[in-house]
Amino acid sequence: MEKKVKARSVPFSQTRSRHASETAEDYVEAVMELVEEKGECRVLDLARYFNVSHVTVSRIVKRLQEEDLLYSKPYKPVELTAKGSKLAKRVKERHLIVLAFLIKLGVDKVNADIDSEGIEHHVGSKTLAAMKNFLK
Amino acid sequence: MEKKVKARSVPFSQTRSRHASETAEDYVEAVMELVEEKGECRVLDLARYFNVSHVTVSRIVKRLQEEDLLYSKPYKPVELTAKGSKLAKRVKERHLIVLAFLIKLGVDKVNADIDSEGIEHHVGSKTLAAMKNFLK
DNA sequence: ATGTAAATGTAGCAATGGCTACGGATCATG
DNA sequence: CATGATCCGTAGCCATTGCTACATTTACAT
Repeated sequence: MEKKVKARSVPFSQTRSRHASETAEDYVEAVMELVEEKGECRVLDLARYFNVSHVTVSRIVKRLQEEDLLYSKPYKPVELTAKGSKLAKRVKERHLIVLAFLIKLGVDKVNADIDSEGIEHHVGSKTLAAMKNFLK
Repeated sequence: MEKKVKARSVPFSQTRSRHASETAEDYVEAVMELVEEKGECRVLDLARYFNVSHVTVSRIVKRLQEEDLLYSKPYKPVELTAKGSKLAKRVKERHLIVLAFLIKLGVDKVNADIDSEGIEHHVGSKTLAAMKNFLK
């Protein structure tokens, strides 16, 4: 027999690093949103936003500081760095396009909200362009 | 000020358990595909398919056996249980719809392949219905 | 100014998914 | 039936993301 096994299209999609990037995207987007809404973003705001404990948030915030996406001093609000702000804007724009796309496709607002949050991380530039085009 | 922080739309989207479900979906789908292609599915087939080590595969296979999705005796091929087979069929159908949808949207085959694999896990029933409708 | 409540940090555990290294099982093939 | 190649399991490491319990800091009210 000896049929060769076809490898996946995304060989580098090692689950762990992929997930870490998604977390980074979610967090910078959330920080941007919370700063816009409340003027500042605290660890507990993020904890409530993601429905996780403050411990989980503070560990992730620490990691994202090492990646130069966030900035914060102990017991102080969390802020975006220039790099984080740039990423957040890209992520938010993509998120809004996916959301608008799903709604135009006929998905109700509630489900479009839910699904767009999961889908956004997997929309490449070509797919995003196709969605933008559909919106016109 | 005391503005309340709006929780996410999917409060239960605890990242870890969500990822575990995605892994289950990916694995049952892969097993079904490999059995169709080669007649049987070995641990190493899955390792090549996902580009991970056989160790990672065998640990995940063990977990999915405990969840009654897969079945296998040591050093023997991996098979789908009835439950796993049912899930695999659902997942594959959804995957094919998402793929066809992206292609009809104007995304090239290569990118549609890549993105559909990431997107499929986040397509709820309402979004899937909207995609099916678009395909008609 | 002091004390208490709320916010944040730290310690330490579990589950999941990566890995390498090593050893045991299985299977062709001579 | 022996033996080497291939397949698979186990041990044990790390990173990420959950958690509870406890310690510390900050901020506010009296």
